[in-house]
Amino acid sequence: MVKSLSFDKNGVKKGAWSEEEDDKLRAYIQRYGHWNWGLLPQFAGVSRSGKSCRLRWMNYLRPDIKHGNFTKEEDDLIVDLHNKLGNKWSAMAAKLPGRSDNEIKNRWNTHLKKRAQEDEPTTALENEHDGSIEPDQADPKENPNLEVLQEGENFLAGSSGSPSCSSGTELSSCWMSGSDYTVSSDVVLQTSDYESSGDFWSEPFLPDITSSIDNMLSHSDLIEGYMSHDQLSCQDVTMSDELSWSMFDSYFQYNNETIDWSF
DNA sequence: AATGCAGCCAACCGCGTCAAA
DNA sequence: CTTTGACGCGGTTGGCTGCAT
Repeated sequence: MVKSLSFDKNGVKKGAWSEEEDDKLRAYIQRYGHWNWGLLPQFAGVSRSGKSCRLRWMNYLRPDIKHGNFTKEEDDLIVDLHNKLGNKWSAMAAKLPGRSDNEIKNRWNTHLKKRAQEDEPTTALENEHDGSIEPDQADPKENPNLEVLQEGENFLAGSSGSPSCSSGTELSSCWMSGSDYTVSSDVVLQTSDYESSGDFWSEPFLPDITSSIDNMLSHSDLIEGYMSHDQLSCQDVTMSDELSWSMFDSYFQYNNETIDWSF
């Protein structure tokens, strides 16, 4: 059911997630939020790419995620939404609280596609694009489905005001904004330790960065990088409480320094 | 009991989008 | 305007599971 464990050339673990990894990731995100998926694996202490962490969280570890069988109502809704939206899995997930886009996609491909084809054999013929809606058809009067599509898109775009987010995509932003874990994009890692060797999603992992005081030095490199390159000022850091400050606290405690915040 | 096969689903991959520099 | 980084999305794959033979 899950891919066997392997490592890529950068030492990034791939394949099935262990319970320990799940625990680490869950604990970290529940405590600090996911302020940067690219860096999160290092701080959470898991040997995974940021992309893999994000996927694992969105599809499996989120506290609001539902596991188990789909109800008939959910199935019906998926079929209905697919008729209206096409393969817009994330938009469909927005309408199905507790279900990830991946789950819905799998559900459709393994169960509902066949059922839908049997129920409505003419639908596929009527719509060359498998139910999806081309932007060129963007006239609600001409295409009633578009209203639903737009509704879904509006839902996604305008949901930030609502605390109840259902899709993986939305939850991501909710965790960012709702938890106030926002980091200025000015925050750029400057130390060579953190230089990218390519696509950040598959960047090499720095092992056990949070597990020992030695590793706190790596944090300190990071912090010094922040502070010494005019990449970051206190004002720029809007991530709240524990995330940044515990990191900073630890750093300064370790170095027995006092902080001059008057810069 | 052993083997083959299809179904299922977690995870991977590549590309697109968006914002910031 | 271009480049770069961060992230999200949808398609695809790998391999486990359960059922049939």
